[in-house]
Amino acid sequence: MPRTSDKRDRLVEAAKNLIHRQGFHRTTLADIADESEVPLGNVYYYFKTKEDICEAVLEERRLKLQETFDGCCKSNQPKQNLIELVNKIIKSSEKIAEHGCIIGSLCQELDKTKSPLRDTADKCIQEHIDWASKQFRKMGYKKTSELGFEFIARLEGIMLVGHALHEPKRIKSQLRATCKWIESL
Amino acid sequence: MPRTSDKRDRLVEAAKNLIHRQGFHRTTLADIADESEVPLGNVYYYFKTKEDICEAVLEERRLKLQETFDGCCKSNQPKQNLIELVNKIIKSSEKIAEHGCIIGSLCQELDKTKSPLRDTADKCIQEHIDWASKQFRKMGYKKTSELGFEFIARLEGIMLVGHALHEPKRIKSQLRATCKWIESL
DNA sequence: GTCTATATGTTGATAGAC
DNA sequence: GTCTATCAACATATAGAC
Repeated sequence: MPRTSDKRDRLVEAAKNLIHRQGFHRTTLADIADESEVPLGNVYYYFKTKEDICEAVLEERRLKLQETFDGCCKSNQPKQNLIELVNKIIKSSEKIAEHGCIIGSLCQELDKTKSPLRDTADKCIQEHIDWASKQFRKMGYKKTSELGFEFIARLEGIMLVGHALHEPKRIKSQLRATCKWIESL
Repeated sequence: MPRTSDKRDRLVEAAKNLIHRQGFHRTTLADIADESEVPLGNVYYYFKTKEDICEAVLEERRLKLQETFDGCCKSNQPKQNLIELVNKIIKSSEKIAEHGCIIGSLCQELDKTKSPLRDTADKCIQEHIDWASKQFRKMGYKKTSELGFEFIARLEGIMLVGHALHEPKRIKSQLRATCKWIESL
């Protein structure tokens, strides 16, 4: 059961996309095997259970998220960092309108589970808030965790409702309004 | 296949609760039959498919939502109406922290589906926005649909993140902040 | 109208040949 | 290490006795 390998990578990549499009429960191992072009029986050589695949997906999501945060921290201007993050989301508006927030939609699905996956997913949200709170702290604010929560909740809400209404344009305009809110702080 | 009956009511009531707690896909007909104390084979006398049960659940949710809106429209003070709605949500903070938003979490699950149920669920969100937009219009605002979207997105975001973090207190404080925002308009 | 028994299909997971 | 064949469990749905 190797940690890295071409097939393993392909399996995780396929699972990542399928879970985003269909959700975790609606995605079958057959789907993942099919999309990654790995024979179904072979999947179990790389992952003992379906949940293990989801955990690998979440792990990648967390890493990618961390990279995104780092990419939005180059300047020492916290306000600019927050705006840069929102701008990155704006660029994905179409995909979000179609499939929802990569993290948020998975969280909501896993939250209805007793699986330990739930905690891993929720950790992504918490790290997201922590990063935002840190920016607010740099801006000299108190009650930074409240502000961090407000910021992330605002983003998640826009993505959820924008997804439900299938309106990428509305997602964009609302995210731009969020930028203005940040600027006004 | 009667429209009303004691057993049918019990089935819908059970499905309503189970779907909120477990999600639609994780809830089996056996679960619903068990909780409503209706024999499994008998379920099909009342509903032809599992999706039909979900549709009945959504129908009830919409009716209940409409009642809530009407209950928040007694006064002719739109600002007060919006605040009253938020206060009603505040009262459910514990349940929301545990299982998420009744409408939002179901929407996000069904949105990943090609089922016609998706549209029914999304209609709930749209009606929610429409009601809010109407209040903003009464307040003399232009761009009311943008404001209505912002209001609902804010509520949904708070519920989603509050659910992920299992923090009823944070849900309450954020909803109170939302009230202050409304008051400041 | 009500319910038991069961068909039918799908899914996660395994055994074992190569 | 890889893959085919298949199992066991579970889910939706139906047939048919009462």
